[in-house]
Amino acid sequence: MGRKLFLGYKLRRLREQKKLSQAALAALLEVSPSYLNQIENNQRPLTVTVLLKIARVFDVELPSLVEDDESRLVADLKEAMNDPVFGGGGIPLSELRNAAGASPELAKRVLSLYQAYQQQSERLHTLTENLSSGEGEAARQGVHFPYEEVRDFFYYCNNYFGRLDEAAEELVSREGFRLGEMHNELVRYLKDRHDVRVRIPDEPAMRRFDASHGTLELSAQLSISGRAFQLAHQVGLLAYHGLIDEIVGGAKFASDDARSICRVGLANYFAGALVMPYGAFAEQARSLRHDIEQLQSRFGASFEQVCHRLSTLQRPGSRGVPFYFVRVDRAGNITKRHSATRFHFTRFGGACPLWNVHEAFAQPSKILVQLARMPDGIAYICLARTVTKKGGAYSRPDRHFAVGLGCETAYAGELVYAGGLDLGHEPAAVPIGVNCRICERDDCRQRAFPPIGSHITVDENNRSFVPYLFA
DNA sequence: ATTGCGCAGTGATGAAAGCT
DNA sequence: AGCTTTCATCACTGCGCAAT
Repeated sequence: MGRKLFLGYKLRRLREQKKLSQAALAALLEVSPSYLNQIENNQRPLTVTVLLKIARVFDVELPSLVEDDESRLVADLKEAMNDPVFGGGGIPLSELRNAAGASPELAKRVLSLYQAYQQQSERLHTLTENLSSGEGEAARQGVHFPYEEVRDFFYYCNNYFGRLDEAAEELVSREGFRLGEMHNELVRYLKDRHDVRVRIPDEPAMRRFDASHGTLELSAQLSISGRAFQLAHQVGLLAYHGLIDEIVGGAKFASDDARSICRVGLANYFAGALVMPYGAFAEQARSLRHDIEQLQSRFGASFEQVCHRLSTLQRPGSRGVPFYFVRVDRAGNITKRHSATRFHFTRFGGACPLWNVHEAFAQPSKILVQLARMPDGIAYICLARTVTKKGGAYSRPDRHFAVGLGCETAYAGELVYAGGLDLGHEPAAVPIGVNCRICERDDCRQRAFPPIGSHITVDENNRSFVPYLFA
């Protein structure tokens, strides 16, 4: 019980803050310099008498001296040690505490080693992905593909571009746009302010802008929300190209391809920000408890747009719930992804077949709710639903996607979808090493499809609970 | 039950070596 | 020269254990 206190590093920081030498502080504390030195190097524990003297000399509260730092270290260690790479099975908390207390420096180094490992494997996965995508030569030379590069940039920005959000909000209030009526508002705005007329020819092109004639053609197949989004996109390009170029310029892309892909991405971001302005949207999302369908009707946006927007609410100071967002096609390919969470998307292959984004195709248009626990031990509440892109002709069949949205169960209380889920009673832990073909745990290497249901547990509400999805 | 002894662990120190 | 680190050492305490 009587854990020994090793606060050497903390003491050293305190001392250096006060610009005292060891000798000087030793005199103040009435101990020998060598003893103090050993304490600072964690070769000697802090005794109560010395601790009291320190508290007196530095005029700090005892609790603040003893706590804080170490508990964070312990928490980080715990998280890291849960990674299967460490051989599975957590280390008892008491042992972690001992380790962090006795040799915080070692603990920190283990953590930074782990961090480096994560980065490396991330890079390796990217590389593997590139190699298998048939453009091996470039990848082998370490050349990033434009799309990858842009995606990394968005990831690096946490998928949040405050300046675009602010610009969009400012435009909405300046023009007095009525939310939920953005289609009509933007048609009017484009005509009044930019002398651009909107036409709807029956052509496959989603959006075509002709600057010389001042016309914007939109596909007849687009829904109203889709049109509003394309209009907003065009507004971004017309009215805020300077701002967009500035952001693109700041990203230091290697190629023009990457720059133009990024420009499109930013214009899309702006479109989302214009149709669903940050402040109003975040507020509504909270008060409607993230009811996607209600948000859709308030803002006249599609299911996918709302989900995507929800994953971008990371404004410092007024962050929303951190969501991941994915879109997959029927073959299981991830066609869009973003994560404001610690959620790790698999980099290669399909995702775990047990994930409800795949199940969604079997129950079109129905919102599926699932609790899933990742190999890192974090549990997520996962929503999934199919969305359809109209083709509008026999030669252009509809395309179906499944959209997935989710967050850690810690936030589940803020979601209507958690109703009925007894989060306090998650189904008991499921054995490690289920034979998922994706997770690649040591005892789970078989690539065959797992017998669906064999390692799935179901809670009282008949909602499936998937133990491990993918690494 | 008490006493004495050896021993290991702990808190602390001083001398000397190592750094800048 | 002053500060920091290492190392050997010491006093003290508590514990196990055998002798009394």
